[in-house]
Amino acid sequence: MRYWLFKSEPSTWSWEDQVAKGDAGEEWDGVRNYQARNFMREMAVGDRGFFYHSQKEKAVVGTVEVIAEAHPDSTTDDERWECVDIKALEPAKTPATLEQIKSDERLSKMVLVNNSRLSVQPVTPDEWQIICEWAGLNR
DNA sequence: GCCAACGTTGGC
DNA sequence: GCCAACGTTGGC
Repeated sequence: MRYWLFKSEPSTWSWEDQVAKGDAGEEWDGVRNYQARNFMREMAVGDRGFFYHSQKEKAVVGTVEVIAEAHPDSTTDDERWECVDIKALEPAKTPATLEQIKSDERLSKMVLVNNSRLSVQPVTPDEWQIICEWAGLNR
């Protein structure tokens, strides 16, 4: 199983919106970036991801699970763009903030720290564990 | 609200 | 194929 991070502006699509979809989940659509798309193509059903709120909150607010592999993005006719489906898994008891992540040497290589604009990113098992502990998540 | 970083586009 | 111009994103 691999780990990922999904970033969203809460004003567009928030953790609460994701939770409201329940186990049926929802397409992670609207990605128009090749790097992000390529990461989604690598995902398998059962992979886990952090759900990150950008802009005002800047924190990991919960975990999600990949429930469908990459398929055409239904919001466009452009065949280049694909997306996976994800469902909300568990809310963070204490959201792990960007400030906290940046202050920890062990997380200095995270994509979130070094390429903040990439909306879909890989996360290493070590990074996953550290942030889960902070946020009170059960992995 | 500003600006740096990054990706994309289009003219040559 | 290069590069300047432009648009978008996201942290501050």
